[in-house]
Amino acid sequence: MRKLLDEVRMLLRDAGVEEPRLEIPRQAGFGEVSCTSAFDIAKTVRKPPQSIAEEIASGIDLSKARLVERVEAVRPGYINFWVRWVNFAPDLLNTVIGEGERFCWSAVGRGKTVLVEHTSVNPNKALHIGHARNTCLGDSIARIYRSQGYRVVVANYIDDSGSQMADILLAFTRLGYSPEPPAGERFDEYCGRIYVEVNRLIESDQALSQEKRRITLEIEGRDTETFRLNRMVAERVLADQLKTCWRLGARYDILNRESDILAFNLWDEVFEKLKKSGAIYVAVDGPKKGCWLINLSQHPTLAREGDEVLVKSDGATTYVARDIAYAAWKLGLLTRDFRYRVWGTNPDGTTVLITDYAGDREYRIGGVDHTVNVVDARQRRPQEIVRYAIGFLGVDRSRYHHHSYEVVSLSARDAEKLGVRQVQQGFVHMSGRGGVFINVEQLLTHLKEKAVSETLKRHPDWSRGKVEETAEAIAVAALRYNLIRSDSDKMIVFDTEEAMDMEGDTGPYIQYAYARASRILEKADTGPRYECPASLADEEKALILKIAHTPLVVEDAARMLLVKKVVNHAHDLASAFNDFYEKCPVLTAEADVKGFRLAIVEAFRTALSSTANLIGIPLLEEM
RNA sequence: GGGCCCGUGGCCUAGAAUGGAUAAGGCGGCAGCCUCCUAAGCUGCAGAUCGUGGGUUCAAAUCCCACCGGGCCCGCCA
Repeated sequence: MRKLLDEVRMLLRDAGVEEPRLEIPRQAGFGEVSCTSAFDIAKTVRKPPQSIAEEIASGIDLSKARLVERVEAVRPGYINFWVRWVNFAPDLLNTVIGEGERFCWSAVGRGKTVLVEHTSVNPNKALHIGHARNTCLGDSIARIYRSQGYRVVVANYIDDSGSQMADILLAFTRLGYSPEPPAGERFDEYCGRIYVEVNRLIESDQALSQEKRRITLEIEGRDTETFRLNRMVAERVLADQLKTCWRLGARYDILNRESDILAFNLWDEVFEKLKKSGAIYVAVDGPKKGCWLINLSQHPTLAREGDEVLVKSDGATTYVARDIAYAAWKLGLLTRDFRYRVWGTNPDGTTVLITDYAGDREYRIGGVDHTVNVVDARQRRPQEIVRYAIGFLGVDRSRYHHHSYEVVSLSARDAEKLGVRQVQQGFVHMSGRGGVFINVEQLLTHLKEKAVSETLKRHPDWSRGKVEETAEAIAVAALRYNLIRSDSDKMIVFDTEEAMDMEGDTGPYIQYAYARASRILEKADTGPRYECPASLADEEKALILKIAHTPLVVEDAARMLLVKKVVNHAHDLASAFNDFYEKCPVLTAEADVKGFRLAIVEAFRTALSSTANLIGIPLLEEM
């Protein structure tokens, strides 16, 4: 496709257009590439765009063209180019199939490191679908960066020092809860349940509330029994959470604990630098007397909301302060570093490390070029403060990127099922503390059950193992697709019934197209041929073009960090393939047509699998 | 009160970062297509003043302004 665009540009330049503006027509019938430069030129030269377009078009010398067959000036002033399929199609199919899994890879990120932080769920509960949106988005971003040649470090921030941990500890130490969950309940789900129950108790019990505050303080002291118990609980919950994340297809390099940001004393160094920069000051009077605050008066939007406390009057750091220190560490501004120990192994065989004061491993990220924080939109303000603050440490703020996304809420129907009354609008916000959420594991199990029964309908002869394996992939595809297909800035109103859909604009639709293509290739008794038949069906052309656009879409998506673009393109590819499948029989076609169509099918599989890989949609040879 | 985000057929979503040619899918509804590579598919029909009003432009769903509706954020919490 790039070759085609280059050729069109070359033709236009030779015809006198300095900087041709090209676009790919949305609708068929306007050629394969279109130029809108006549509109630009019409602004300076006082002539109608149409006549300019006609002049340019007639000045184009097609004798030098290899991939372009025809040029035409059309209605308001477009210059449309039609492809010479005999040359274009074989070139393209050859390239795609030749590149194989490297199709859509790029080297733009070579030599650069980017740290992607995602998931970051408090280690006191199981993942709900809002967390899953974060994980699927973040994992896709990591995959996309990797495809562009970046070295990618995936981090998961473990906030193990908050008061939300105290609820669980309170249950174990004072309320008689067993540290072991009942048979059949996972530890993370068990803690999530305790979290809800304890919060209900605390609401009506002052003494318990006091007790909780005491435990919160005890967690901070590193040598206490409470501290050790807290670590144990957090690590056990984390182990379960990661199982869910792995199930979703995510992987991690490092698990960074908030308690270790304190232990390794990352803040002190940043504190000194901030003082020197003059960005922070100590309040000498007023309600915040004795606190260190960051001066936001020069910030374009935050200035009107007042300055932010970084160090409380008792000397303790706030959450934002620790986040600034952490960001400084990521960007290589500190001499101090974490130590790690081995936590476990990702499904892909790579090692996961966790911060540990007594750890024996080092993991030098060496100051990454770029850091991406996948954090929900409610944290825009604190994230912006962090970004603003690191600017005072001599860092280009663009290196710190908060990848914001809107929350997932529940449909009125789902909320009512969970016992929420008086649903006013069409949705209800989830709440871990309130027990209003949909658990990822349970949802996946539910999806898998449906996929099992659908698979059994189609393949009654399959072994149980094969059915299970297939159904698991379908369940994951359905969920991931659902959570990343739309814009990050839009709230998802989740509805279980809708999410169970496996037809239409869904993950399984993409898997199905892939499976169909795989079956054709499996049954073929001859190989692909690249010679283009004399005439091509519209469906063949449309599919070839979609395949051709793939690297351009991925490049765009990577540059703008828009995961949904890749998702939508995967759907477009699958849809174009299904049209082709319907109208263009492969195996029963004449020998030359058959060979060519086999090449199309093979190229389609390459294109679809590379896009699906970028968004973590597992594919199946059969389903 | 201030700031940020969203607003596209009954419902969900794409199309916005380069303004361009008949606004594209899905769900739901109706009507069809399996002696033919898996019907988790395909085709057709019905259904849209692209929140409203201005503005910029030869051209606006897309850019600018105002307003309306919805969400979020503004703690010595994390």
